[in-house]
Amino acid sequence: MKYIDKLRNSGLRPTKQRLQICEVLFNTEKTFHFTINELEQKIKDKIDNKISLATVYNTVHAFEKKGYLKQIPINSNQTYFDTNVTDHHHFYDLKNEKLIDLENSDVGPINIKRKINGKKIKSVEVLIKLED
Amino acid sequence: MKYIDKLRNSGLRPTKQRLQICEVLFNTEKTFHFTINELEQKIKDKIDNKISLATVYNTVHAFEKKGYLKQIPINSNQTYFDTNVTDHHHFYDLKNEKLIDLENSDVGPINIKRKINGKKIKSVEVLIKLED
DNA sequence: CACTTGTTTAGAATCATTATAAACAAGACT
DNA sequence: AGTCTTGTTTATAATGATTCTAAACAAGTG
Repeated sequence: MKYIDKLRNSGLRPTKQRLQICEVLFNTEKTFHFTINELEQKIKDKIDNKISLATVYNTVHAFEKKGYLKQIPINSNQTYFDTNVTDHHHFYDLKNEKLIDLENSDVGPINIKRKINGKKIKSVEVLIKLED
Repeated sequence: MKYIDKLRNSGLRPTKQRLQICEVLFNTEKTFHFTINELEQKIKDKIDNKISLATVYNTVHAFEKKGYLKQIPINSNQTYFDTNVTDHHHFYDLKNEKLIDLENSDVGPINIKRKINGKKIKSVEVLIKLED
């Protein structure tokens, strides 16, 4: 099926646990943000067997490495991930501590004029803080 | 003197520890980034008495609240702070886990096209991740 | 000096994350 | 099928940054 190939194509064995986590993460219309703990809760709600916390961490990191997830650079005590791996930006509502996705078209092109020797730009992300 | 007033004006008692931390943080020409552990090391190098780690945490958080420091939103196991509290952008070298300040002129104007009802933009900051 | 309140301190507690190492499962091969 | 190798899962322990605690201490006020 779709996730089996996805995993195999990136050198990850399609185990039962990984496929179930794929269902939770990717079998939705909308992308979303989550912490590991939120994901664990979602998994518990959706499936009846248990997936060890270590496996959730392993899988999320494996998926991040393969580009199926990405970390959101926010200062929080927990790490935030995003199932939207396209280049996109965020509003961060300081009052509610909530992240809001921006469409790429919501921000004009960003022109980086400075270069660092021997380094390539991997990503450009804008964080727009909002107040009342 | 200068720091005594600064502290008093924001409702913080000018204690010996806070004044010493002020010296380390603000008595320099250039602004800089640091983690709590790096700051602790710097304090150890500069002064002979010991400042408890808890005090360093307390002070940094108090200063952040008062706007003398700000947190830099990057994902790292340690929290990064910046003595440059003006709006500005960063390179983040993923390999060395080092932050590099950008001048405002290094990044072209950023056009935010979307609005959120009842919210104002407080800051717009770009994080550019670098790889080899 | 006495009093109040804010601050410092060492150490303990917390909590997210990572490491360990044994049990287990997938894929390949015969 | 069975065997082998390698990758994965798991519970648990370890790590490490940060926060909490509560007692000692210092600043400011009168």
